Amino acid sequence: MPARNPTLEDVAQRARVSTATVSRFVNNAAVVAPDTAERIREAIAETGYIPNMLAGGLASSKSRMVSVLIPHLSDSMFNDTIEAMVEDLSTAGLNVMLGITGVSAERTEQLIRDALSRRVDAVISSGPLNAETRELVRRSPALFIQIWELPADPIGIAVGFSHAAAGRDIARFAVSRGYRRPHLVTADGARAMERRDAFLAEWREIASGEPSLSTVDIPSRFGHARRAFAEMRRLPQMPDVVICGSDYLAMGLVIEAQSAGLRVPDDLAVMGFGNSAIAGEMRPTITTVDVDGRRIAREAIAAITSHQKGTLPDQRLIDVGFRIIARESA
Amino acid sequence: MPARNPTLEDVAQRARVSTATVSRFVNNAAVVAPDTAERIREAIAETGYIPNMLAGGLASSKSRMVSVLIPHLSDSMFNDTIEAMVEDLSTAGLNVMLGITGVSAERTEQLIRDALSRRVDAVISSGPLNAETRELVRRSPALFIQIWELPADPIGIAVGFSHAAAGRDIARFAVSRGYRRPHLVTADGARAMERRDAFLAEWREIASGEPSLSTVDIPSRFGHARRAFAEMRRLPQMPDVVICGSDYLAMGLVIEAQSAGLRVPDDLAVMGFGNSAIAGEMRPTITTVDVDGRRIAREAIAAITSHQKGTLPDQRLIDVGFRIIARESA
DNA sequence: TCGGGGAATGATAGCGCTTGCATGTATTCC
DNA sequence: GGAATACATGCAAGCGCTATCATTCCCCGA
Repeated sequence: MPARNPTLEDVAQRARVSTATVSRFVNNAAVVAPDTAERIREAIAETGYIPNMLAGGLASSKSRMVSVLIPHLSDSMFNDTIEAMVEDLSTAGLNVMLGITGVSAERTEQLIRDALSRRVDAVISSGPLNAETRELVRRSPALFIQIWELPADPIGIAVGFSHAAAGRDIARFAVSRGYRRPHLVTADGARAMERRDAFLAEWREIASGEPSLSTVDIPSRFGHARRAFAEMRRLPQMPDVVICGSDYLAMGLVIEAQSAGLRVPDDLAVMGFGNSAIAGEMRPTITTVDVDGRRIAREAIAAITSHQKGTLPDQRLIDVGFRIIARESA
Repeated sequence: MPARNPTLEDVAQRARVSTATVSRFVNNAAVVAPDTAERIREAIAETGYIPNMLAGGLASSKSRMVSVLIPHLSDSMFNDTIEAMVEDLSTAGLNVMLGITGVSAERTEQLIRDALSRRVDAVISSGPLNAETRELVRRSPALFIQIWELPADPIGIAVGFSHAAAGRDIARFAVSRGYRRPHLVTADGARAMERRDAFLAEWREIASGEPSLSTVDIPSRFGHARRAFAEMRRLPQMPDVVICGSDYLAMGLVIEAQSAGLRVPDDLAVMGFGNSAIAGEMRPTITTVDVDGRRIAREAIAAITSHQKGTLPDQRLIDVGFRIIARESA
């Protein structure tokens, strides 16, 4: 065996067929005759051939790779979605190029450039894009998929839900539960703000008293709870429910409250967002808003698949909805 | 402008140089004359050229991509390491192909094949490999980096620490703190087992009484705490310290204990592992073992960089050590 | 018996880039 | 002042694959 990596050519010679046939076999075994297929299979095994997808991608101008861009990894409410996404993509024969954007527009642009320069089939992203980057993406043949939100005018398609509707429903829920003095702990990001604003608008509509607010850095996480709780304590009157931007934050608030001697939910109710696994496992279990991350992943992948076949997905906005899950904490 | 993507050729014509020079500029702007560089820069901006790394990778047989393989994403103690890894790699101009292996050897093999077929420069992995996959990797020119452990005979190089030493030190720490009846909650994985066995051996050496044990599924996480705690309660005598396989698990146990009316650490002490961000933010703060995830990331990347220059890293085993961080919970 | 049609395969021209070698031009040294 | 040296650039041969088109071979119906 030659020192270099075996190529299609090596396999072809060994199987006494042309490289074209081996290529066909590799990409769709069904199109070659059974006995030829068998010879090729053997030749591949004997040579230890591993396809070179750089060459394949160059020739076919499709890379079977998709770029997934997320703001953060740690304690993020995306984790479940991302895990599902990566697994499902992998199952669909697509490899994942992961990028962590943070809150930086430059980093995002760089990551998108990287993705495009690898000729990814699609970019799945969950953060905001600046004008220049939008243009970059629009020009490219890659399918752009925004997840976790439903912008009015998506670049490619969007799979998510209405954060405004979520904010509104949370307000209604809080009212229906009899809470009177909500406190919102909001992450400093566009989507969280949208939920907050919708909450406030609805609250003013159907209840009285102005909710109090805290803002925490993005990503909203466990550790921010301490400061938010301290802020609440300094309020003239203690809130009776705190609405958090994520389940991790909610968990943190439960812990802070308990450690200050408050009972949850009797003295202070807590709501989370995202229905991360921990929300159901905490004591008390945390009332939260469930978003079907696996469905988002599935829809995104379905869109990619149909895009590859040339048939554009029929809807550009896919609303997966959300669901308030009432548990013990509120 | 042509409808198709602009190529090196387009840029070259526009800048009145050869494609070779443009290529040089793109890869290392310093090697072309300043005024030529300027012309090329303009031409790139005007055409909106985006390099095709599939072609580049094919020609140069280096892809500037590395595969990162991890078992899980959610609540994982790897999260911080992975986040650091992805960010640092990205900064170093390397893109990340992410694979989630779960506990499946087939999936791992498939992901490694995928990685090799894209001719990644390196594979960073933190799980076990079966014999066939090891062979696959060994043959390939990609650098293989095992992280979070130090196997006796690494395939490529390994960056991690001795789990046996960690287990031993944890035992010593527990003894020094005066605990007498430890309970171990161990994840069902090789590394956790190694720590456990070393703990047991050391405990038998320097203390008396046999520690009690629970095993939880991999990955060890928050939700497993409930069952582990229930098991402890059924013990003839309640342990005075519980040693957990991860900080998430430890957090879960603190919550379970508190919700059962026990005080931590007075009635039950709790130790975690990994020093995830939450460990320091929990109430009580959690005593744990710190592993410098960022350093693991840095060392791995340094190894890749030097491997690319042809100089193999001088040590195949890089021990980043660990450190017990005594906080409130134990 | 012969032609038509389909299935399986082969030949080959790129895909867009990198890189060793050749060439040309400016700089340096004695 | 001429040779030696360094520097900037061009030329062109691939890198390993895919996809188009052409070819061969068989089977089948008229």
